[in-house]
Amino acid sequence: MNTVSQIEDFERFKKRAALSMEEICREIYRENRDRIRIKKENVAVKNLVKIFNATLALSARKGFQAMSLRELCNESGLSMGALYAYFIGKDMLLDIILMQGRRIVKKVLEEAIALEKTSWGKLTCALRTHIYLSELLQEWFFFSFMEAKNLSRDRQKAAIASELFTEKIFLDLLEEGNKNREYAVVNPVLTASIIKAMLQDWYLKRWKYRKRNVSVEQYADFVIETIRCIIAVVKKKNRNL
Amino acid sequence: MNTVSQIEDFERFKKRAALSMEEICREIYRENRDRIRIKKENVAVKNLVKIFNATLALSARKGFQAMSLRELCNESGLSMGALYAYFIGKDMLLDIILMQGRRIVKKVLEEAIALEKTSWGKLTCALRTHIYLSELLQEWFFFSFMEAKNLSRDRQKAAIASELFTEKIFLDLLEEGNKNREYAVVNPVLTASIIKAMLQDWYLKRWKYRKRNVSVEQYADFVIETIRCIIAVVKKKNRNL
DNA sequence: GTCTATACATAGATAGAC
DNA sequence: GTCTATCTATGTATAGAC
Repeated sequence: MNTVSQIEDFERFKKRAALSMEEICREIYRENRDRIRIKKENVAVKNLVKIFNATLALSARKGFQAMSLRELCNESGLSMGALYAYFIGKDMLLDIILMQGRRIVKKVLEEAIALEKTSWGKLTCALRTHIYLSELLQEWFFFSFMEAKNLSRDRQKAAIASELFTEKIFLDLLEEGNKNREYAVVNPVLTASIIKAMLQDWYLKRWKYRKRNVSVEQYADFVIETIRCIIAVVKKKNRNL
Repeated sequence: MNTVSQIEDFERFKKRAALSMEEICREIYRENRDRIRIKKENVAVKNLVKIFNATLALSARKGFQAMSLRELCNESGLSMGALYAYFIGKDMLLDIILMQGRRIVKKVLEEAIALEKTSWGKLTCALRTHIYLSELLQEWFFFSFMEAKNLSRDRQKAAIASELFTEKIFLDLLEEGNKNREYAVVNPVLTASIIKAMLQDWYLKRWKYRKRNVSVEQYADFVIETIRCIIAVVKKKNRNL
């Protein structure tokens, strides 16, 4: 199992990913041109950056629902009237943030895995990429998790689909590796579940790891090593799980 | 490592714990007698059950902040005026729910561990007890996690202290077992963190496990087996984590 | 103890001046 | 494109009848 190709530090990942807030907002603008009243792209992008940063910051503190649009005005520096030129309602703002995030996760993960040959290589790559990405977009990941339950039925379905999508990536890799005999996972479904749990802990408890000076590389290393233990060792133990 | 004493199924735990909503509300009433206007204990307890059930249900769907007191009236069957005889404001309602939950977790965990002799026994017991308890009080655990960020500074500190308290229990048990040479955990701090992450997954994603027919006993077994792999095996591998 | 009716503040959203 | 002023709905909270 050669994993050397995977070991990339966070800074390199950051440069390679090129996911600045401006890039993201430009993409959002182009995707939603019909619903946004502003016509000059550069003006729109500049203000969208302000709006999304302010929204993520306020929501992290008190939740999206509890954030009033007046607070959003103060934090973003725009007026009420201006805000409504960028979205037709609070719902649309929520919607855009969630959708764009999902698009990014899907794209980045799939591209990363495609470069790998072995199942173990793909698995470690997926783990590390997910953790680095959630570090880069920590506020969005946190937001996305916390607001998922407050959605309308349609959007809730989309959120659940997204949760299951990433989990499925890990499940598939576990089963693929089982077939290859690269490793032997006794219970791939539950293993994929706790993999997700470990990945989520990084962005849900960011404050904790910051306080303890745990770097993102350390956390990724630890998770990968933990998974290695589980998928390499369980096969020798009882099989009735 | 004899773990036989720990293997208790959920139904037995449930009976032993005797944590009916009524019991909990009675305790809440007694703790807050000075702040609750109702003087007849039985009347108060009966309505507190309605209020808390309604609050947990509505909050699970849309969040505590987004839940209006009018909705709470409908769901609980009480009127606005009546509600305000039980708490002096929405904040107090939030406060009571969080505090009472913490008290229960602390008490149940500590009592369970006290019965065990070995570190591994205590550890598996703590894991199983936590998972069973979070199954029994799933709505409260979910609520508590989701609302933690929406609190005033003081309450936020209390929430963080509570999060770290349970984590500390696991950390202490890991280090105790290291000293005893019952096992060897390379990185107890990070190990305790991901233990918490796995425990939280059970009540944060209850819908997922329900859909897949994973029982609470199965999940507890899986988590314990996973931890066994990590703490028994890591010691043979690289130590630079 | 519980209800209905109501006060008062703040929310989201829009109109129209600039 | 952006601002200020304002509309209407809804929120929390209270008063007073029963």
